[in-house]
Amino acid sequence: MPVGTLGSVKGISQDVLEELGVEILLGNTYHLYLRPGVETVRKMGGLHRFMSWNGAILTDSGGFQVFSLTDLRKVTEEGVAFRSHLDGSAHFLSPEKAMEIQIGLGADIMMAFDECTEYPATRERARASMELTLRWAERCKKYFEEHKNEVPWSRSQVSGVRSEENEVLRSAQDDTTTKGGWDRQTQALFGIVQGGMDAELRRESALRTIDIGFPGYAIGGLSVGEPRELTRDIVLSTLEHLPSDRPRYLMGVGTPEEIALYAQSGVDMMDCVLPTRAARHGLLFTSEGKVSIKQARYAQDESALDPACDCRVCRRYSRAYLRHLYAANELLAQVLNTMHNLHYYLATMRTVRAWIRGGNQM
RNA sequence: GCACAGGUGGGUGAGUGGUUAAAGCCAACAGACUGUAAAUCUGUCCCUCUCAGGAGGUACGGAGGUUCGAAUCCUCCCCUGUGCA
Repeated sequence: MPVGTLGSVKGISQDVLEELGVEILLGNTYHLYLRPGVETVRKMGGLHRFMSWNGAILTDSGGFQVFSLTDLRKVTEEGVAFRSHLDGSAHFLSPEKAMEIQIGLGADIMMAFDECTEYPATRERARASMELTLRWAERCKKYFEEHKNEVPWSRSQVSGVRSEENEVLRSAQDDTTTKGGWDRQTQALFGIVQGGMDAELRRESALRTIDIGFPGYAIGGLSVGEPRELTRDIVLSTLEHLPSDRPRYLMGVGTPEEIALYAQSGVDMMDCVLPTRAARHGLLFTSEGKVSIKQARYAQDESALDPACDCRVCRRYSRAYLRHLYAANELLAQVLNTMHNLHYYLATMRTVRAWIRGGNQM
């Protein structure tokens, strides 16, 4: 899932995303709540219509901002008091509020409001944080159950571009009978597993989140500065405790190598700002490894960015030109770089899917 | 020709006797980036030596001078801009 925090994947338009084969985007509760505000989005017919996106949308709950805006917030049992990073104004996000906003935005998948535990954290701190996330998860589900018919759009208005490749989402969508199943006319609420870097806490968090019952489960609290091997260990051990017949969503990961590994390991969904942010910063992912296009060595390099890539950028432009665009601070650099990186990520996922469909598994 | 103003490191531009190898910005070069406060951030950026801490050498138009000490003060010269002839 490319990340489109503010209702836009930076540097790239919706029609190009569709052309790239993007089926689902991530948006953000906190940011869209601050600007343009839920009421505006609701009045515009929900986030899909507002941003003219025919695919699916998952909204993050604002839980990550609890982690990243550390200087601007205060966490209590009730919720999180924020100061807006835009104008310093005071706001309060609670599980109920996060649900209300996400219902208003009308995303296909909404995330429970969690606390993304910082790293490093003591076991006690990780447990307390996990317990808070569990209590919040119950509140989220309760609020959602009571208000889930308030979504501002009906699914039939959205002409899906979902392809048959999106089997996991589809199966979840059709699953309306089991515990935590979602009505296809409404939205799905996913729970989030926390537990820091402790395998035992992760297990407990997973089991208790499953007890609450959701149509999909996310592994949160990773990619927060810990060593990558630790991320891998925690992901793999947590995965074992999550039902394989529900989407398993690993939040905030990762590099092309990582997403391939995790997908092969059983992760069904991932989101990451890396492809888009790195693109804007001149870091491009290719079949030959990372290419920092700003480097002087590419100044007169006529070759394609990635000879093995069939994206519009690689078919048409030279490394020399891409470097020049970057050095000259041309907007087109960001557009083209983003296009390539997203294409590369999506191509990576297509390869993994084919591999899995071929009967492989880890 | 006269009168003002000014000549600083790749560029721009601070600095008007010591704490200045010389601010800041730009350029250049390298690095970082993983549920987006990110078209962002960090480092290097006169030369030589050192693994590092650091050591040495050059340097503020030129040449002299004053001073313990000068990019900073004085003299002459060169150059640039503006105004007046």
